[in-house]
Amino acid sequence: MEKNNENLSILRHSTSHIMAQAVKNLFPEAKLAIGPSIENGFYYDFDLEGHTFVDEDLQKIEDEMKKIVKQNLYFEKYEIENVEKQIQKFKDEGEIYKAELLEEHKNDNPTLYLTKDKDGNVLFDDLCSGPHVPNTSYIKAFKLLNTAGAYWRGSEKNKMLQRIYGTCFWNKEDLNKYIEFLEEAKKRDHRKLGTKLDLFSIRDEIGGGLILWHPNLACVREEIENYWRNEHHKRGYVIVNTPHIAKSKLWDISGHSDHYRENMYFIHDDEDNEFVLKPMNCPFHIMIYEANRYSYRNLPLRMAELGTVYRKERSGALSGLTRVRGFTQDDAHIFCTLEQLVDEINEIIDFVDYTLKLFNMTYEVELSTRPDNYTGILENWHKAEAGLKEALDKRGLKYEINEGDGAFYGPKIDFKLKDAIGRTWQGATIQLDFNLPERFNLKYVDKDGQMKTPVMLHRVIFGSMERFMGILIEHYEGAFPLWLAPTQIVIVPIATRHQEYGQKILMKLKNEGIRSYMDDRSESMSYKIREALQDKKTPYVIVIGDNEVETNKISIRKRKLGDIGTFEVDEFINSIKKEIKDRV
RNA sequence: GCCGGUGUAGCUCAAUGGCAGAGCAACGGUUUUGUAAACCGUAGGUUGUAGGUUCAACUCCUAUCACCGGCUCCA
Repeated sequence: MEKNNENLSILRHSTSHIMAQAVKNLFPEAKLAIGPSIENGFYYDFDLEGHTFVDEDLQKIEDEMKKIVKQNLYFEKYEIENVEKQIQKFKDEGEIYKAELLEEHKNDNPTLYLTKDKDGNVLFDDLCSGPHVPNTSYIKAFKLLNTAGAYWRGSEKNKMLQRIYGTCFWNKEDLNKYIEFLEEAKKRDHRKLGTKLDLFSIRDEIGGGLILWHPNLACVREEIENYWRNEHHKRGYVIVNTPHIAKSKLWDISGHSDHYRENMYFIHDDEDNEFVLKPMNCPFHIMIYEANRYSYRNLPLRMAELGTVYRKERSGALSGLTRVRGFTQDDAHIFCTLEQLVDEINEIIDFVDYTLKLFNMTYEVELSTRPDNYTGILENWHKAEAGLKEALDKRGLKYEINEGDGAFYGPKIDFKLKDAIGRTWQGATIQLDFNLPERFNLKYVDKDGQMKTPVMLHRVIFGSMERFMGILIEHYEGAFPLWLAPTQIVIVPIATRHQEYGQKILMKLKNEGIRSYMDDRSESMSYKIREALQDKKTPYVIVIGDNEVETNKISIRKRKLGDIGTFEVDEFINSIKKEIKDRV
């Protein structure tokens, strides 16, 4: 078998079998569930009463696996001839999960994979469609990583099993590289950098998932919001503001009271009125639409808002900035005719692509289509899905289709971003909505004088400011490019006598709106440079001493590049201004 | 919400039933520096919270909250 990337998942799957065998050797009462390969490794789920796997167990299991591998066993496919007999055998052995799986796949020509020694003795068998590596000599570089709880068949109604995650590579070198990558990724974690760079905090006294934006991160956000506003104006949007709460009646009309109730926060006043802290901005934008009469000439109407919403997420779901309870969506709703749909979708895709490229971010696209419980007219769904596909194809974007994974109110395109350790998060999304315009009875006057219902698009570019910022921090490892950097330049005077000149430079920078300060503490120059560049990740440091004061120049040190020489003050400021303007 | 882990100074971490400690940061002083950590000193704590066991609890037990890794959820 060739040791390439395609076969790597086969290797990992085989390794999960060896792990299961090892677990059965050490814990014979463990029941096997499933054990597939996954993106960066594999896992196997076990049902084991009376014992919880701990880290020491992982070491023991790993050692047992090594013993098994050394026996030089081979994998052999076995066609199940008598399925009923095999199901009974699983049941007799207590392997109820395997019995359940086989029951389901009884008509799919089910197979077992046997792990045999050279004398042909079967040491382990597992219900499995394969394929596998020929023998255990391929399994050389593996490591068990961690344990976790996981529901049988992924349903929280079922029993929670114990999952062991591991990974395997063709050789030790690749394995070590991967482990190193995991270590490095931990350093990029936005939660660690959030503390280190004084970006944000979350307090018990306030509550989980509620973010305090410290000045540094608020500064980054301000720059991004400025970009966002400008770009919206350029692209023909109107920007609005709406309240944070609304009477529950609004959410009854929108249907959120039914569909989204468990995620909503309710507020009651003294006069027995019930309000809801908004989990969405859409109904408010619809209300603004309703304030006027629109004709086909006015459409599309593109309405945007940086709208802060609150959603009651389950406690276990929260995570740093990427999954929170209060967040600001860079939300927009586009009201248009069915004919305008493809152009509008195209324009949004362009907006997303343009914006993410600005940050050098890569993304994956997913198209989710009509679910079983859809609302609206089937013909419109077909048109809409075709429209979304057309728009994606037109741009030549690669995308995956998730059949039936759309919202009940319309199909959608999602843009997925990856964090430091490769977890994907939903960023931008474009969602069609056939439902809300109907529920709120929205109308426009068409060419023929008839009242018609517009189509509505929900879309976000960043997703939420919080999540995007979390991913952005990891993307840049906290070293923001100049235009975003909270502090752009630190001036380091070598001795006290250079502070006067430093002050002059500082005033010039400040006049140009460059975020900067002079470090006039009684510390060594090296210390200040180290702190500015390494600890605070400042893009530029200006060093001034006798030479600079004498020649009326400044010495520049650039993050990562080091000392880049001396410059005329104006020359440097101009190049900095250009760099900021170009957002590089 | 579920399974498991963790919670000690602003930050990173020690202290396994017997006097809560270190480094960094902060503050005071000395030093006036030529490109990624100068030196001396000072202060900083209800060990997440609430109970319990014990002569004695950061340490053991119970509850609870938060965070971390997953699962589920994210119309």
